[in-house]
Amino acid sequence: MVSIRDVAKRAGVAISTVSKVLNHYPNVSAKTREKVNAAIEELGFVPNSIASALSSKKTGRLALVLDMDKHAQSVDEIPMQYIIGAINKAKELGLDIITVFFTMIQEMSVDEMIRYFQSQSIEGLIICGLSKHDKAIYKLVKSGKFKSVLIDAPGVDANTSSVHIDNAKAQYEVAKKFVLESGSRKILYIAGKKNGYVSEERLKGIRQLADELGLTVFIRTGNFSELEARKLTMQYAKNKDAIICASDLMAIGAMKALIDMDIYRPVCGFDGVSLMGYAGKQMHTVKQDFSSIAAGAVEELSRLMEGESGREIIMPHELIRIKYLDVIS
Amino acid sequence: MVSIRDVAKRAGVAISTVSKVLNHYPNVSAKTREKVNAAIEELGFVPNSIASALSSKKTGRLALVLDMDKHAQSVDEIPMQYIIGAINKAKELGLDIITVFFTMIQEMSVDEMIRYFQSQSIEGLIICGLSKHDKAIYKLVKSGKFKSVLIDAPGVDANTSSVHIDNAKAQYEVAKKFVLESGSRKILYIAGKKNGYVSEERLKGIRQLADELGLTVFIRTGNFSELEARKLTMQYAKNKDAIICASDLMAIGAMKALIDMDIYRPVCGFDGVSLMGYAGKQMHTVKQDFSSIAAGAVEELSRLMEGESGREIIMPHELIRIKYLDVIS
DNA sequence: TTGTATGCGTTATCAG
DNA sequence: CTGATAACGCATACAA
Repeated sequence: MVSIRDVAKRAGVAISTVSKVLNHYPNVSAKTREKVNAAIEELGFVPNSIASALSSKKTGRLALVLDMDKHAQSVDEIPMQYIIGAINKAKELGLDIITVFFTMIQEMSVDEMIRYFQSQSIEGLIICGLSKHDKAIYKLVKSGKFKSVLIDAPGVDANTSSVHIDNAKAQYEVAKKFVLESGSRKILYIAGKKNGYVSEERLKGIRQLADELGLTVFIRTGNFSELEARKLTMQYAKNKDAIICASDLMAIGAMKALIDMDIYRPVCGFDGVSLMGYAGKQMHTVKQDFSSIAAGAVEELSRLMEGESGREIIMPHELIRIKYLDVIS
Repeated sequence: MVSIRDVAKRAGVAISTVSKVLNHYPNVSAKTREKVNAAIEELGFVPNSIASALSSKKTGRLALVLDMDKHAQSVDEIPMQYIIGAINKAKELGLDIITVFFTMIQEMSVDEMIRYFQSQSIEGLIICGLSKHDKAIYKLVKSGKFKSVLIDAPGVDANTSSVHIDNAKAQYEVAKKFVLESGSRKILYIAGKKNGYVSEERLKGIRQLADELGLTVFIRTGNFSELEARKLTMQYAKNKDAIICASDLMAIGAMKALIDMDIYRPVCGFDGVSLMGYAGKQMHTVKQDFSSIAAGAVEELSRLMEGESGREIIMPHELIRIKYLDVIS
């Protein structure tokens, strides 16, 4: 393997000079810079990131920590978009991403988690879908051992940022449009998880709308489960005008249930996943750009790693309707 | 950061001794081993994988290279399962995985790819869905610069293995069951890609069956695109008894088209993705365990990295039918 | 069985 | 602006 040393010899300069041009230091004359670059080219030199990391103590390695909800196996689209967005942005910024699933660290104590990430030489964490119940992971974040960005969870501090859409507003908006369009008054609202951050925000949105329009809203918790939403629909939909769900997956469960019950009620979802195109009816929903959200999280993390302090970032959302032919073309 | 040096001092032994117990060398007395482990415990020492990698020249880093087919955006399930299987197995074996998408390297020359992976200190590649057209990537593999495992592509040599199901046999089996059960004689077969390895294997299977049962099989290429399958179905399905597709996604496209055409024909798929549950009708298909396949690929790669030579590994498959209620529960 | 010493390929400090 | 040289934390050949 050709090293910086060989390049130095070839270019007739010192090792440290090569290092300087490699890292774009300003104090190198144009002439030596050229010589060095020529030598690099001729020798096909590739810098060794491992050695660089050891010496500089900057690994540039991030962990993308994903909660693969067992209830949502059909919507791999969301974690996949997170992965795509994060990886592409990381490449752009010269960072590395390793993907980690909650299941891999769930059984660990906080110390074990810290050790695990330290042994991986990880500098920063992007955590998707953290809930209040994941106490160990929260402690990990709060330990301050790593810079962190939380997607869809609160918790800003000196080295923690939070990235998410305005869930309350989005739920309010989509529900309002949906309700006015369908003229519904008695709503079945299937919420996400009890104590879940996004779930509670969305609940706020729906409550605000109910107050404003004087709607009757009957609330049940669906745990983001399609099956649960199906059951709740079968149980409660009959004497309601419409169903609003805190996720697309639950909306699909509700819609399929209605079809099986052979009654019609309009259904409203949340997330904008393409699976909605397969549900049989076109539905209103909120579109989140998960890929951009993850990209934003990576950028924010790199900001934190440069010493800036944590903050909250609100990403945009969009109101859409999804139909089959849009999804497949 | 506490280092091996601190541990050595604390335990009253030499650095090399600590290194030996860390790497489970046999020639360390039980007593010193204990002393060292105690010191490690007390100090909360975490080995620095970067330093270890630099010194040993073994990084234990693998790249999982995925082809995210634009035609198949609804089936993130397949790449996701690859990712999950690979990451979990890698963790088990103490290896790291970074995920790379074809789009990130597609524009590169072979040299650039080599440099890219070298700069990432990557020792081995797992490549999913390589086709004959990806010439640069094939050359990369053939360069022998990295140990590689190809999923769903041929190309075994000294440092390349291949992992896949028996596509010809699987297509033959599922089609046979499907045809006999439905009593079909005139089949529309929607194939995958021209020159695609798995596509051609599956084609072999269907041809063998056609010969054996004396079926009339009308073959068209669908490029694994749901939309394309939809079009082909609308164009050719009317005077056929049944439709067999080289992928579930195309099967769904065909089924939805039939529904819109308001005619019924049985449809057979391939892959066993849960999206099949949303297609409206229960279909026959081949179930591949993508997660196990990826896990097998990681294991095989670690074998290659230990100096063993490449080979072909055939993974099992299963014939199943998928219905909605199975998918959501 | 244990310890010593050298090197892995960089970065960074400091002197020139 | 350039060059020596000491870290970085660990592995390993070799000596004891």
